[in-house]
Amino acid sequence: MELINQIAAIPLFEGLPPDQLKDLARIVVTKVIKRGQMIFSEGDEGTGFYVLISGRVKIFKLAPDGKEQILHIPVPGEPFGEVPVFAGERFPAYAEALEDSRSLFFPRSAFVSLVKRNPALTLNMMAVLARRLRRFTTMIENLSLKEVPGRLAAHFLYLSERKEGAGELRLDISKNQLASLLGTIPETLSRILARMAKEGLIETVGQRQIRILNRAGLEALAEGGKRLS
Amino acid sequence: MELINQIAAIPLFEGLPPDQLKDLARIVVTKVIKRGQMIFSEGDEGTGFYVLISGRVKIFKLAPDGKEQILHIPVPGEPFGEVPVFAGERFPAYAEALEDSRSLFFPRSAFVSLVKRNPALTLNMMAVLARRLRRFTTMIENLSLKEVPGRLAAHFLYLSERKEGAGELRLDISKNQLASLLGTIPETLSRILARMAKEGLIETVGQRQIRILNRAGLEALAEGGKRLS
DNA sequence: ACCCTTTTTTGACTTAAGTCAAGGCGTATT
DNA sequence: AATACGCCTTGACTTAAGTCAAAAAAGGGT
Repeated sequence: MELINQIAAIPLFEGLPPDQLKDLARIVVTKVIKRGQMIFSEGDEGTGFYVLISGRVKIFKLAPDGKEQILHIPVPGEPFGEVPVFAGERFPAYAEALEDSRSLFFPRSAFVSLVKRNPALTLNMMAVLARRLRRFTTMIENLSLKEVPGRLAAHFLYLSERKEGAGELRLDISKNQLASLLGTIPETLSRILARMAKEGLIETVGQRQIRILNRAGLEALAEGGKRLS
Repeated sequence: MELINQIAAIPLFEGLPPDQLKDLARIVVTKVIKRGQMIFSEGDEGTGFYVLISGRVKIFKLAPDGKEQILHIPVPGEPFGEVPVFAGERFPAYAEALEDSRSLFFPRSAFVSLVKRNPALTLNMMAVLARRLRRFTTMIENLSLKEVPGRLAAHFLYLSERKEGAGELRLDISKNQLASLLGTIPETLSRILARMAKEGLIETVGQRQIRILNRAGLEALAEGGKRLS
């Protein structure tokens, strides 16, 4: 069955025996979400967690004045909304689809009982949580100790590490969203991109592509060793 | 034995059968740390994790210019340095004692094999990680979406929730450290405390005690609904 | 191809908070 | 008791980045 293959392809469930995959398939719910649709809100009861299958979603905090801070943009195959499964209480943030998306929803209790029976699954889930913690420490560091140019440079370097595409990288979110991910606003982001280009650090190719021209320069910016003039 | 009692008193190990507590006692190492001493550095190989027994430590990021951002100040009984145990790689931050402290060190491999055999321990550890994630999302929100007065107000409210001490609360770190926890600098913190006092929101009692005079006012500040004039 | 919407850019201005520097306070130590 | 050290506060100044406003550019749907 198609569903089982989808589940088996999720890194979190790597190495699960076929019968437990079948158990999962029995409890899972496929959710189709349209661009702009809210998946859950901060404060909602967390009755389970999600795994993104396709599309793109953002996990974010919302200030009363409407400003957003994006916490996380899961890649396909990655879980999200898992905090309440283990810590109880409510979702700590909002989740909304940036594009038409599909995800699998795993109800809490069925999943927890599976965890109890399966050490490998347990360790995988702890690895997910621990990696997310590591990302968040970096995010806190960036927000507190780097200025916007440094954060942007660090983000480009981060993207280029995962793509390995020879200094050519695709932003797969709009600049509005990127600003919100970096803890700034579109106007500021726009100005800093222009400055980076003027200094020959990067080159923008169309609206969603960046070419890194001076990697060492970006690294110096990200480390705080240099600044844009 | 004294050590076993100490281990049994750690919330993370709640409900472990006596023989597994004995296993833990066999692998654990007690570490005594003097005020100012570094426990581990960012980038160090993480060969295990710690549980704070007494004293006080800070987990923090360090910028090249020497500025610090504190990520976390564990309370006694709480684990720290656990990310590399589950996510591999290195410690994502520094740990240093703020006061003379004692902690227990649990080597990674022995602990992991124990986890594999014990679902309750597993779920406890996942709860620890998930709660920390929740704290970090709040920290990111505060850094990005609140100004310093709002962060400080939120911090006071957070402390007063855990102490229940009728609006009287003790800062158990210096104002220098508090500034570093809130993502600002001592000068700014000092000015904002003065403004809060002038507006009758709080009253400072000695150097490390704060009395909340207007809780609703603090809440409005923390939510961003009001600002200091 | 055109209209309408959303995204992005640019300009002028404001402001929160950082820097630098000096002085006062407090408490711990000999 | 005096000294010394770290901690905290205050003042004057600078600056990074936010706000507000408007125009330009890009995309999507009919």
